[in-house]
Order: sequence, then C-alpha cells, then structure tokens
Amino acid sequence: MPKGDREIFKADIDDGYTKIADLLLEALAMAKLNGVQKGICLFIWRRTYGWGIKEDRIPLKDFARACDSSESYISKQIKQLVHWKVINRTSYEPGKVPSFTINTRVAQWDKGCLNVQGLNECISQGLYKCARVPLSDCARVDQTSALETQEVEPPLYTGYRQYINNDDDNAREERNKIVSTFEQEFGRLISPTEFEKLTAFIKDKNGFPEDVVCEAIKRARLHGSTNVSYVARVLNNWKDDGVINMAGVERVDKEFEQRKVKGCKPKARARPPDNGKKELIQSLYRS
DNA sequence: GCCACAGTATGGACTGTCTC
DNA sequence: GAGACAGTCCATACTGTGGC
Repeated sequence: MPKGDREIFKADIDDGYTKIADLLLEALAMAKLNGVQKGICLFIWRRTYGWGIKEDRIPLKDFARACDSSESYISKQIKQLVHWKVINRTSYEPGKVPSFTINTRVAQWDKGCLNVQGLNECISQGLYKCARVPLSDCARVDQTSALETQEVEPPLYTGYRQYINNDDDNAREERNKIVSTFEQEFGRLISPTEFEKLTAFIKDKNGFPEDVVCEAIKRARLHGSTNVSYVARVLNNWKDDGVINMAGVERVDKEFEQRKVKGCKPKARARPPDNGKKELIQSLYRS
C-alpha cells in the first residue's frame, strides 16, 4: 500500500523501490564519474531495473530532465559512458530513440573511470559491511532477504555473485542461456534465489542439461506462470518420468498426447510434502 | 518525391567553480 | 591570477518518419 510519502518527498520502500546488485552500487560509488554521468547511470537503473526490464528506449530529452542538464551535454556524457563501457547503447539508428542498459560486468568498465583492483580490495576488506546492528528492516535493505523470499540467506547471493563474475567460457554460456531464456520469457530480471533454484537442477548429480531447464521455463510461460516454483514443479515431474535430456521431454510429451487421445486421465502427480520446500532450500545449501 | 518535424551527434565559445 | 574542469548555449549536420 502506498504511504503517500512521495507527496512530502519522504522516501519509503513501500512507495516503490529498485533492486540493484550491491556490486553495481559499490562500483558506482568508486567510479570517477562526474555528477551528470552518475545521474545518467542512476536514471538508466530507474528506467530499467526499476521496472524489472533489462533495457529501455530513452530519449536525450528524458535524460536531460532527469539529470537537470542540457540535451547536448547529456549526449556528450552518454558517449563517454558508452566508450568506458559503463553503459551499453544496445540499439542506435540516427533519428531514432536508442535503447540503453547498464553494463553489469563491472570488470569491463574502463580503467580510466574505475579502479577495479581497489574495488576488489574494498570488498574483500569488508568496507561495505554494516558496522552497526540495524535499527529496523527499513534501515537496512538486505536484497537477499528483505526484497526476496525470506527463506534465503547470504551464501546463495555470494554464489550468484561468483557466478556472475565468472569468466569461464562454459559457465558464461550456461548463464547466458538460462538467464536470457528466463528474462526473455518472464520479461523480468532473474533474482539470485531463482537463479540458484534453477541451476540446482543442473548441478544435481543426475542433473538436467541446461536446454531442458530452458524448456521448462518456456513451458511455465506457456501456461501463464512466471513463477520459478512452477518451473521447478515441471522439472521435478520430468525427473519423476525419467527424463534426462530433451529427447526424454519429447517422449513424455508423446505419451501425454497418446493418453489424451485414448481418453485416459493424466497421470496423478504426487504432491510434495509440506516440508518439500524446506528440503529444496537445504539441498541448495548443501550443493 | 518533397517538406516539415523529431531526434541525436558534434564542435566551439563561453561562464562558473575550484585548486594551486 | 592561471589553469583545469564541469557545465551551458547555440549552430549545424545527419537520419528517419509521416503527411501531402
């Protein structure tokens, strides 16, 4: 419920908030950018992550108003930020409004604007850890708990960050496939928790190949669900049916069609016990 | 096809602020 | 006071789009 605090310009997360990865905040704080350049970054965050999308078409006019600057100066600063790889201009045709995204791969930001080594040292030295016990939940927004499901604890987020920063080609390809499928189908960014839940199906001893996980995401979307629990249910059902790859998925589909033609009732699915969710979480921590 | 308009890109002159 | 830097303003060029 909106508190109406916006009317008196008192910020409150009940009136809306934007989920930003800590690493981006830490990098922006350290980046040697001028005021307008930081304003441009913040405005892109607001226009993209603030609405759960990866990129948005933003005209110079909007930037100029949001940053209280002129369009010509904004144009110059955007060019500089694109050159530094802090932001990406994903589509640009003269005469058309371009699309922008933030480059989440902070290591790619130009050395001229960010001391990556220094940032890494600050993180490892615990500079960004809160020195005091938080006064309330509002005083400390923990993205992994307050803004996500309450069942998740920091180790998952650490794993996610390590994964996001992983430069290994295979891992990057796997991440791209799952993350891009998720975000394309569900039209929103994947959260660390959701990411861990899905990759757990791959990391498992008898895990699925990633194309099966991607297929499950697409099935969920087809059935009107954008919930990762639905995806997990689909994958668990396939596991019960002995599916190990895409050929298995096709086999299960054919069997389903045949049962439908014969007029048989669909196979009853065993509902997981109430503690199933708890076990899933525990298994995530074990892996 | 022509024209007006919308939108971005760029360059240069200028001003204001800060530091040494 | 000089120099560096951030930022503004203006003019111009270019391209796409839509109306006639």
